[in-house]
Amino acid sequence: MSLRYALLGLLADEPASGYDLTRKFERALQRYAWHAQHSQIYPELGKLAADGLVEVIAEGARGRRTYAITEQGRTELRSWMLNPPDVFVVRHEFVLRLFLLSTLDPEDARAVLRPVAQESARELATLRESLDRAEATAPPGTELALGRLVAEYGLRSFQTMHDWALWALDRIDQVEAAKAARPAG
Amino acid sequence: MSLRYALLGLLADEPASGYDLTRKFERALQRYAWHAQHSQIYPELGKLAADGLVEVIAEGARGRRTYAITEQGRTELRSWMLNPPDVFVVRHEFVLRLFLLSTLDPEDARAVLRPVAQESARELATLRESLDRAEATAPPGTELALGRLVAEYGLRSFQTMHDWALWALDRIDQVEAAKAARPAG
DNA sequence: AAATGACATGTCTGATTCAACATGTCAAGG
DNA sequence: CCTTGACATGTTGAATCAGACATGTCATTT
Repeated sequence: MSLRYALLGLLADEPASGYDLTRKFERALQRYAWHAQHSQIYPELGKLAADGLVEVIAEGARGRRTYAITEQGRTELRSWMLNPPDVFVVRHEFVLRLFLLSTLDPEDARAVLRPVAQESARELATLRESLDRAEATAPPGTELALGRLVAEYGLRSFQTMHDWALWALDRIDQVEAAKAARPAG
Repeated sequence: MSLRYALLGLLADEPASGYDLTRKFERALQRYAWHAQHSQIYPELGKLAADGLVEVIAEGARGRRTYAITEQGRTELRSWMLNPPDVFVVRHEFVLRLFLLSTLDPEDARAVLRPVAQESARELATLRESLDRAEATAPPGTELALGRLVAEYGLRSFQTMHDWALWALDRIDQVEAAKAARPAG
């Protein structure tokens, strides 16, 4: 069901084609919130249209079809946003690997953690840059879009991950050092 | 594929039955890393056994079958841990809802964020408590298990979420106040 | 002796999802 | 004119997954 709401959410912002939506998934949702391929997006758009939640508002070059959300679609989306399910579906390969870290020896654990520290730093820098750029563009005093809130969440999450990875690496070193100093244990 | 490694990872720690594994999923993995039901776990255990990555080491009361990881299973798990895929699959209904926050008006956004702030605080308290309990049990100077690292990651993640939700609520208030003070805008 | 509830393992149907296959358009460069 | 690459939309078959159904055990309480 979530894919359907992800699409409605993206279309609530502005009309878009299947291709546009696929790119939006790749740029924004894919890495943080919801993964989907175009082979899933096109059929779902069809179902959404059949259910009257979106409609085709233009057909352009190369068979391009632009979809817009309908009033009914907006109502449906809002109702989903305000009435969350009890239990959220979470599937996060990255975090799963963190959980399974305890199956490795210290050397292997370090080998897993080092790239985590590096990549989170890189991701963080990218996010920060695009946020700064957006803030520089908006005139001061301008009402901030709610989208800014999510960007901040992403920023903080990656900062947390980065700090944690460094802390974890340090921790492993400490434990090893303590063990070396007390070989009897 | 991830379910298979999640199961191998849990079995790497200690042998367990399908029922045990289902409960472990519910307690630990389900909310943070990987969601799976028993109707998926039982068949996957069968496949794992057929592939020689786990084996039945005991059959107990009520048809209970205890599985243990094999050497081959450990090798397979380690190789997956050390050779991560390029792109991680992420499906996170909760974060998806955050992304779609921008489709709501400020009043609705607040209604979504308030429970987030509350629940993250509750989750945080629970985690902190169980961590403190674990630390009190372990004699001082004891080598800390790598599992401690993940607990810390969970703790930090919920702290980040909580802080962010409060920040976001505050931000929305500020923007509204600014708008009220400047009704012409 | 019966009822209840936690324990325990499975199957089945339909929905979701993935990877691969398939087709074609249009613009720019050689 | 031909090639390349970005644009654009789909289908198909296999695998994965969810929710409901199904079955039975064992310990405790009534």
